[in-house]
Amino acid sequence: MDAKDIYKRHAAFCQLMSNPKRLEIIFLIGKEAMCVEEIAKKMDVRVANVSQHLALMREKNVVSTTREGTKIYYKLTSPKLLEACTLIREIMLDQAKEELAALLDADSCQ
Amino acid sequence: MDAKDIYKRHAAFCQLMSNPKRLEIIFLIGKEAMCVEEIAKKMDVRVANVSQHLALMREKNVVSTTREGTKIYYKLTSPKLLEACTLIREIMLDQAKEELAALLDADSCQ
DNA sequence: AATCTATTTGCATATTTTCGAATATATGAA
DNA sequence: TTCATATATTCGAAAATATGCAAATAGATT
Repeated sequence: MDAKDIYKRHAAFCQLMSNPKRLEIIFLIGKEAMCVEEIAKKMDVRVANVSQHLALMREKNVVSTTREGTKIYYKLTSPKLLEACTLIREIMLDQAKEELAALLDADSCQ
Repeated sequence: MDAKDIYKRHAAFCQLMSNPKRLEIIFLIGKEAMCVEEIAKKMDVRVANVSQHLALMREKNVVSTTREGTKIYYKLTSPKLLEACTLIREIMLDQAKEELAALLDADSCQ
């Protein structure tokens, strides 16, 4: 294994999380499995598009499926993935909050 | 703020982490500030290229700089960012370990 | 001015994202 | 069984983004 392989692997995983729609999907199916149409409806995005994003995540073992009749339910393969996404989301929320506070501060100095 | 803005922001941050060179930079300057040339040398990558990656991270407030003479030192703006990267890295290492174990297991069954 | 360090520009290439249309797969009705 | 329907995936093409290089430029120091 090349010394830089771990960075490549890490990057490949982050690449999956680097799309707003995929993130929305991750948080949607993080708690309970959901079928493609349901995901598409909640997100207001075309089924084909959701399916394409799910295919990418399936390839990389980030989501797994179970079939029930004509429907295919997707869920995250590991709770750790949700944990990681949640941690980053919190950093983002904190950051947004700080920015807002900075704005308000600047405002009060006028 | 659009309800999906948080996903966009989250995705933009992950996008920064979705490149092996940028990740290597993040871990290099996570502990102590380092100048561009030094980073380039450690990574065995052209200075111009490192500078380009740093510019992206500067724009998004992921790194900050201090000048010392002709040198410009870069460091992460927040320890939380390193924390997040470290968490994901650990997930990646665990995963790699599991894959290796699975391979060895399969081997012993022959 | 000459040098060291870093950034930017202009370009070529590669990758990602999305779409509409076509295709596949399972179910239930006739 | 065969057909129609519901659900999901794949294909081919267009547009948008990302990446990396060499060369040019900028800024600080001696």
